[in-house]
Amino acid sequence: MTQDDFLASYDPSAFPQLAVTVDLILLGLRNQAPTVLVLQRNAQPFEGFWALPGGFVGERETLEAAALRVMQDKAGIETAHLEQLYTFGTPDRDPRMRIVSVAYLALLNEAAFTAALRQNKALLPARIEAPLSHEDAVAISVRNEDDEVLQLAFDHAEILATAIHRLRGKLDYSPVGFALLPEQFTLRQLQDVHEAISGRALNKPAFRRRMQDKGWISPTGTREEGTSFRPAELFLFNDRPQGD
Amino acid sequence: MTQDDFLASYDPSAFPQLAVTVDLILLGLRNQAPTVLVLQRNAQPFEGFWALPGGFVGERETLEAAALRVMQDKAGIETAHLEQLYTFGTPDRDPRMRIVSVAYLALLNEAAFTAALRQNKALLPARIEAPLSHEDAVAISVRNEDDEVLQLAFDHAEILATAIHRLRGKLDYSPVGFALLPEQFTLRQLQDVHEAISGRALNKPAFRRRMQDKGWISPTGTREEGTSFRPAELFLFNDRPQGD
DNA sequence: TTACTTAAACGCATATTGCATATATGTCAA
DNA sequence: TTGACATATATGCAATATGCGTTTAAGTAA
Repeated sequence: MTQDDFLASYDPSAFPQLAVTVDLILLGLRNQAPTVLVLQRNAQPFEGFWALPGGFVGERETLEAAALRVMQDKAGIETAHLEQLYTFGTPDRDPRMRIVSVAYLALLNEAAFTAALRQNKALLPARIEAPLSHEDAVAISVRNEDDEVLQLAFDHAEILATAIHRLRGKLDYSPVGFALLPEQFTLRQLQDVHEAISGRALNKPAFRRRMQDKGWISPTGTREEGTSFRPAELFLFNDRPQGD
Repeated sequence: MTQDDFLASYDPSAFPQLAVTVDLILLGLRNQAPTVLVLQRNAQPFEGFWALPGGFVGERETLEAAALRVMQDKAGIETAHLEQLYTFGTPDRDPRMRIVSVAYLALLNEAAFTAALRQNKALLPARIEAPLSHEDAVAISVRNEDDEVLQLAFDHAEILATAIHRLRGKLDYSPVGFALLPEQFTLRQLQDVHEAISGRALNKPAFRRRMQDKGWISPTGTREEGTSFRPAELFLFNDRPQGD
């Protein structure tokens, strides 16, 4: 904006009621199902409801640094694929005060996912039920291990729906799928990830060819272990694919 | 976030130095080149530099409403394709105070574009030079009609680069291209838009087939007028394609 | 050694894309 | 009225990508 506008509308006393936070979608896979880590609220508003972990953005902190800090403090996760998702700013999304929240999507591999559960017992893994149809599908729901629906606080259902939508959209033209896998993985594991996120079955030979043709993966020459049948070859993610 | 965290970190006196704004990328086409509308700053900081129009988010205003308001006030544009782009929050992006800015991408058709120029004489159309290579290309530059490079204020070059990157990514799987065209258009015009945004030439019959097969367009049965050669058929954008 | 299970390779029909060429349809000037 | 011209639109075909069933390979376990 121009300086004029700034001076015209700059009034420190107009700001105190507005805060900026980050909310985190900590996403991993559990039994081949997309799963988000949530916390139960123990006070009003939305007491008893489940919420995405979040926190205020520090005075001298970048948005991404705030997201990283929250991820480390609340889940003990040091590194993960972290990307800004969308910013939610409806005036009444939090009844206490005006809060603008920048949502970040964190993709956890199995190690990070279990580490988070071990470090913070309050975190609950919630299976995400995302119907194929509705494009912006707020028809999303999350369930605990007993298959009971969990009520999400604030606009967190909308945030989660946005996350799944984004992830589905990026799946076949960007290598986000690898963020949910360990460093070495089999093609079957990679396909499971894609099927879990997209919510539909994929053709095996075709999937395999696509991944190879995109140049995203390299064979390691080693095989998985501990199977009672023919073990599959392990692959590595190629760090230098086409961007994004 | 949880109520605990809220109470623990809630301190009104900690907020006054933070504000939330929206910045607008008003994007249209001029001589088949992607063009952004910018304003010249007449005060420090970045005096003489060029900036994207923006404004503070009102106390009881959604982010999108703020973007719409700025679009109407600063450019006299009532309707345009408006979508949230990304949120920029580096602490020092504005030297005066901490400002978190939610960038919105507004796609203008020719009517809206010229209306904006007529309504606000301070708005300058700046041609965008976006190299193909660099993915996140901050190697972007904008030039005035005399082909002189315009220095952009704040982090607005980065914002603009993000906008072009997003637009290129969405071009072939989402119908954003139509937002830059009048209601009725020829296939040649549509192809020009795609070529201008993507920055590369496209094959004509293949492009034509793709658009038809995607079900995005319908023939009107009428033809363009005023050409000195065979006029092309006019098409309409189908409002109910596959979403986003 | 053989049954069993899954991995990986193969073959082929179909759909998509790139590209060159041919045909159609308007304007305009002689 | 006619033919040159410029562009739109249609067609044909090779190359590539995709979907999918079938076959072969490679391990475990009885």
